[in-house]
Amino acid sequence: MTTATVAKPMAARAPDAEAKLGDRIYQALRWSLIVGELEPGDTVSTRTLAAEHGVSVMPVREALKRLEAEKALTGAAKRAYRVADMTPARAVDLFQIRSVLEGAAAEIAATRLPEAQIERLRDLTRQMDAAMAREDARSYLASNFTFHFIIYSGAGNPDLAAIVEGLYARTGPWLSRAIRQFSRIEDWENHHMRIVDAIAAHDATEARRLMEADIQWNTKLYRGMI
Amino acid sequence: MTTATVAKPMAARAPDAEAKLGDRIYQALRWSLIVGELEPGDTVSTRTLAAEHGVSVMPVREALKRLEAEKALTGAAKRAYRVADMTPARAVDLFQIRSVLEGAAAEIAATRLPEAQIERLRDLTRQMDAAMAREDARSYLASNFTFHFIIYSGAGNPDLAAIVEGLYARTGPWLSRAIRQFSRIEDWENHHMRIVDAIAAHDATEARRLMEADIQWNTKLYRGMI
DNA sequence: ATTTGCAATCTGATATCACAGATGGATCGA
DNA sequence: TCGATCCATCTGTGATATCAGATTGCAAAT
Repeated sequence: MTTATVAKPMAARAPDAEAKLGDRIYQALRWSLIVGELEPGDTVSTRTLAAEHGVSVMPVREALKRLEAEKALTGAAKRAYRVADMTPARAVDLFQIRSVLEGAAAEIAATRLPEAQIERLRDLTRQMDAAMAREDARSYLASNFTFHFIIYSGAGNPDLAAIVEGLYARTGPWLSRAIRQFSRIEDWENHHMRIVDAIAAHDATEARRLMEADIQWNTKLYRGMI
Repeated sequence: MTTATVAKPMAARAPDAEAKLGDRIYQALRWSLIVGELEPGDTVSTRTLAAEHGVSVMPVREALKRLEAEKALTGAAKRAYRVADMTPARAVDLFQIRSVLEGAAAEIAATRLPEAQIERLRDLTRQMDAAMAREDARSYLASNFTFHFIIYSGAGNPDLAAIVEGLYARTGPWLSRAIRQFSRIEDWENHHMRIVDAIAAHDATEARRLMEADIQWNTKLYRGMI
């Protein structure tokens, strides 16, 4: 439960240098959430972040307000923002939404994802296996995020992609904690290769089914750590 | 293409007087968008709104920034915010998302919506018929919104509800214009009563199918007005 | 040693100000 | 009469100041 010294922009997703200050800070913070550099309950202070980024509190305030609106952070009056925690019920709700949305996206992506992207999916699956073996949560989450990103972006619906991405900022911190607490590696399953196979075979129905199952499986992980 | 003099809070959805200033203004603005009081292209100025609400520009900025993040408004540097317009492709994307999300919600709601709520749905269906006959777009949209609100809220997934509600703020302005330009009333269809019947019969599968069809029908409306 | 209380510090919320760029209308020229 | 140009005005962006409440750590008292 530390006060966050938030991430320099990651190479993997460097914030657009052209963007306005508020957007840059928003992107940097969100990425920290997605890959689990911040844990539920961590405090995030406007002034501290402003000093770290060398700007005034205004752009930081914008970024925090936006993340609060997305429920990735919780802000009480005159108290520091905190990384949102989740109740079991809330987690189930989120995974249900992701299941529906990413399931639909996978169904479409299966009919149109370019071969090069499919090959990237295979790579990422292997990287996830490796990260899992090392118990490297951050690396696993980053690869997992990119894997899903390729698929829900491949559906060609940018609005859907934006919504799903917002959900990852909420589940990231919790998944990070969950993975760290989860020592029984044998309970982990990697459904991802089967998803790739279905997409490569252009089997839209099966791709949807497997994607829904993969996301719902997170719910089981959640129950395991309560 | 007028500069907006934005709505006083509506009785139907009075912003919470307890809430912080920024949230109050956000809620008021979003309701204006949902019911189509603002049309695509209308400009929304920070200082003008601040004066109308009797506050400084700060809370208004928050509200506008948030609506921009939700893509209900578009903001270019040093130019007034505008109510976002939609390309046909974008409209199809949005209706696809709503279709998936509200379809899933209807499936759940059909198994658990209380009798009192079902009766309210019947009322609202009749009100929509009446509004349509009067060609009263704003009233129609308000009733339509409330109808869908009851169902997607009835699924008991508040996060899903919040996402869907954000989408209404984007389709509202465009639907308002579409309805006004749409004189051939005979092209309008009211699928809503059939949805109510399916829910009342606890036929989850059929409720989902009808809900998806109802939302997809909006796409047809869109094509009609291009 | 433990608890209570107080004060310095940190928090977000709002208002106000400064700035640079975009806009739009009026005026001047042909 | 039409068109170009320039200046007053409006725009969001960002920085700073102030305030009231929350937090926290230290000190004093039992």
